[in-house]
Amino acid sequence: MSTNNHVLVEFADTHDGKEAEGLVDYRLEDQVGFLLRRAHQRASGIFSEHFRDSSVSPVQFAALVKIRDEGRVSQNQLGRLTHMDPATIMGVIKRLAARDLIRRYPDAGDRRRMMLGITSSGLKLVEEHVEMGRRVTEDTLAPLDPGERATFLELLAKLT
Amino acid sequence: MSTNNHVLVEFADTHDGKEAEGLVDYRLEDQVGFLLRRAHQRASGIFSEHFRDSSVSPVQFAALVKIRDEGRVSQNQLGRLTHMDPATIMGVIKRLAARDLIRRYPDAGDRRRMMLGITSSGLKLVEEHVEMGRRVTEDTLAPLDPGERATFLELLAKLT
DNA sequence: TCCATTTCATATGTACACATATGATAGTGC
DNA sequence: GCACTATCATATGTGTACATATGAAATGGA
Repeated sequence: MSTNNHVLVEFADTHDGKEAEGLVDYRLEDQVGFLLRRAHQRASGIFSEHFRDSSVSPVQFAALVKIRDEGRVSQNQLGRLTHMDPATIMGVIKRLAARDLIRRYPDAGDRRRMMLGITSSGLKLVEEHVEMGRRVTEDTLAPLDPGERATFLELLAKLT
Repeated sequence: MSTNNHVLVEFADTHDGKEAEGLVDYRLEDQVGFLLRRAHQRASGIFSEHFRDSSVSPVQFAALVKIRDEGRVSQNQLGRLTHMDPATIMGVIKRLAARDLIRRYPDAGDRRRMMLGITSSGLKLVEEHVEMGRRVTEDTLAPLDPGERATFLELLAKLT
């Protein structure tokens, strides 16, 4: 009867058979990946609102902060610190260097390496926006009360 | 003395002055956005490991599941359901249609609209992978114990 | 020392994510 | 019925994110 008559119907009947098979209940909204993607989208949106004047992206700011904290690092090192693969960090570095927020120079001891250093304007940008960075976190966590925020950050850190 | 001698030094001294200014303590690892990005990367990685055979991405699977659940939807509708903007859903739709997992057809009542329907092979893919989808969520949440998982999902849902 | 392995930067291609712009169409207020 | 506005799909450009491949250089072990 209704045994998947693919030839005659143009589209699969999306509801036929599901109940018969015991309706595999799979709600998109219950999947962590989906929720993480949404939450990350939201966090990125809040970030770019707050950083509109500086026009740096979340990962660009992350890279700048890490270079500031660590001093001079190689590209791959920075990639590991900020969790970006070599191909990704390449692009980030290139754009930051193009804006003269960082500079690249060859490593003395290892001729494969490109070392990175923050420029004074890069350092200025970081120092002027660190407070804003904290506010991004605050605003992103605003839907949670203080206790929930701590719990959430703790659990989230376990999932990285 | 060491008051930001930009002209003479090639790079800004990343540690000078920080303590003097009271060291604005901004740890990248404490920022929600950074943690969410990391967690999402990890979840995506787990997803693609589990879905290696089907070669669908997380958002492609999300789109397929939603079309299955909702029946026929327009592109923009689907975008809203899966939280993708029109430009993004365009590409996702195009790739799914190219693999004949969904089909597109003009809407009778609204000539601007493109309606979407899942094909029998798309439906087959969803039904054969729903269990795997659940396992992705399980494995992603594995570092948390059952109580923590429920708490985490509840809080995460508040941040979307 | 020599060779195999690893690491580093780089290049290319695919796929999200979003800003912005466009043209066609629909809906609305008047 | 008509202008105004909104919505729909589409196009383009920039920026992550990652797989894969490459060549140069460093490193490790026999």
